[in-house]
Amino acid sequence: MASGTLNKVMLIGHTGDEVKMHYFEGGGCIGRFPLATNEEYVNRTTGERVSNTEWHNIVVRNKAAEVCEKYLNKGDKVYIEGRIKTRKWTDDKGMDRYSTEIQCLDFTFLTPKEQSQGGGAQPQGQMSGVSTPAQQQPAVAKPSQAPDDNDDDLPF
Amino acid sequence: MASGTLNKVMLIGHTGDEVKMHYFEGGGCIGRFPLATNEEYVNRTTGERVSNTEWHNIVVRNKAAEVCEKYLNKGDKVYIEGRIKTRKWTDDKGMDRYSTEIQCLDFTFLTPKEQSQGGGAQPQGQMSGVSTPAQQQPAVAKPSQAPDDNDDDLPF
Amino acid sequence: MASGTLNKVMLIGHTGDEVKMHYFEGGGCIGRFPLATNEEYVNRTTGERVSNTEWHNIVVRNKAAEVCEKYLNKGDKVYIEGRIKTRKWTDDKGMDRYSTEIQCLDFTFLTPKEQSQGGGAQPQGQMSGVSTPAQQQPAVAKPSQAPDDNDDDLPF
Amino acid sequence: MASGTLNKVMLIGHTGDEVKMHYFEGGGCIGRFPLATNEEYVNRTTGERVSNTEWHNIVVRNKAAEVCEKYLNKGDKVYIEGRIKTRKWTDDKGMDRYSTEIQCLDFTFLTPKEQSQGGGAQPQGQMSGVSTPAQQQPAVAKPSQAPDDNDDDLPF
DNA sequence: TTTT
DNA sequence: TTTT
Repeated sequence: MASGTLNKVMLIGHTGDEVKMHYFEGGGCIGRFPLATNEEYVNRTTGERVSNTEWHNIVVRNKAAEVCEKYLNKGDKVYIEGRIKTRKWTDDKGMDRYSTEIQCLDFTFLTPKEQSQGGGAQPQGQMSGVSTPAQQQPAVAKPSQAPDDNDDDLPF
Repeated sequence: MASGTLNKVMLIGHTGDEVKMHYFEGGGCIGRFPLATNEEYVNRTTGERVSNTEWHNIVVRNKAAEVCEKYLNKGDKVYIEGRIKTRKWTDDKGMDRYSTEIQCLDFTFLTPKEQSQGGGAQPQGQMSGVSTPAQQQPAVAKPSQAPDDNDDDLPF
Repeated sequence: MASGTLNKVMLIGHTGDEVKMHYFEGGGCIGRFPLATNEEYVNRTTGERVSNTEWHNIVVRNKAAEVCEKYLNKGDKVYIEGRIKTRKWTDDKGMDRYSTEIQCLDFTFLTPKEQSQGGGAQPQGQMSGVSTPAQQQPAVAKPSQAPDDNDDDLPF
Repeated sequence: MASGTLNKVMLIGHTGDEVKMHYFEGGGCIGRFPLATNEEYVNRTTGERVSNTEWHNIVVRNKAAEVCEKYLNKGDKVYIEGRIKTRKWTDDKGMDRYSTEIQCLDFTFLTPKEQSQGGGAQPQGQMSGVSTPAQQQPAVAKPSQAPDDNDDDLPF
């Protein structure tokens, strides 16, 4: 009866602000930031060029949130994969209100770090060495999904 | 400067109601219907099974809307591809309100038509023949994206 | 320098055979099965209906492989998410050969279990109870990605 | 009976060569180019960093092919959406051979044009004006899917 | 090789 | 064959 469903979002856009962190008592945390996607098209009747910006509320958790806070700067281009979640809340008049956000489950930075307009948080001009932040910058999140060793030498 | 962005949603879920149509003066139309996706997981601390339903507002246009209205029945499983769009409106108190919907650009019916719980609109037990609705049921929308003839015999 | 890339495949199709398992000495395993996707279109010049089947070689690992072997039957419809991998091998004439497969990282069964044409492996008519295989049948793989408890009550 | 299937590929990678065009007698054309995606992970047993490159054969048609040829330069980053197609051919020994390619149905350039290492074909330092190639550079292909006018003012 |  |  309850065979599967899918709730997947894939975005490429530019961040509109820094990642805002919230820390929980239990040790967890979430980060939030806005992401802009753009569409451009020509109005068929008037012939004029129209440009639309869509803003998405991105929510990312725990370790991934910390990576985003550390390396994502305002204006950076990023690929976000996640799911849609609409949360219901009550405003100060007691009215039901809804807010839709994208729960980020995977991401990839698309702005080369030397171009990222990082402030203090951004690693820039750091010393060399295996473990410098520059080399630690994750191109792809969710490393736990990385293949294991016997990836390439399967005899089948 | 304005290199590309992406705004893509892919859903597999069950429709929660019939498709509601709206017709415009110019000849266009849109259809709307709710789509449910489910997630189930075990709460790590309490160990209890949690089941969550997410409702998505699907909007589909013109020809595709008419196909959905004709063949999609309440409860059917369907694959929806589209983009996220949040529309702003003003409520009767003059407050800004936001409503997020999925603009459907492609879809695929996943419920075999003999299982679809169609009412009058659903083709069921109809006579045979090349052009019966049952055989017309489109498995995939957006036929304009179908490959053209020289698809398979490329000498390269 | 090494900013991110993406290699993602999403398929909905029917399995063409049972899952074939291979077990490794270290305790790991992989399962393999063919998956068919279809496209239909009308040849614009001749007007005839063309139907094409594409076969994909699905490879799934470890725990997920065992779940597929247990619950996926020939002919079942399934959603597969993964990445493309082309493996190079040498045939008995010493020629380089290439074989492309889909490494499955997530999946969702789309055939309701009561319709699955399972043989001995398929749970059918089993006794009731919280832990019967029927209820254990996973609608969605990769449970580790499930949200944790504080999912819905974020005060932000 | 023939309810739907899905065959979708989404890639972000770097082009490994220029777009090679082939023109047909009927007026159509296709372009081909290799696209590299990378995965990096740490081998759990040895602890060493492993870097893998996957090469994809991209095939794009007609108008979209011409746009790619004109604006895509070797090394550019691009988002590609399409479907998997494995073509069968016979080698000079009469053996069956298979070649898998990605039929591109949509794309988005991710390298800002001022950074693209274009040769003669790349518009660089051109004069201003509404119709200069720089402004014509399409960030997103498949403009036919663009929304029409009554996109934002739906009274529903 | 094969699914619907 | 090749990209970063």
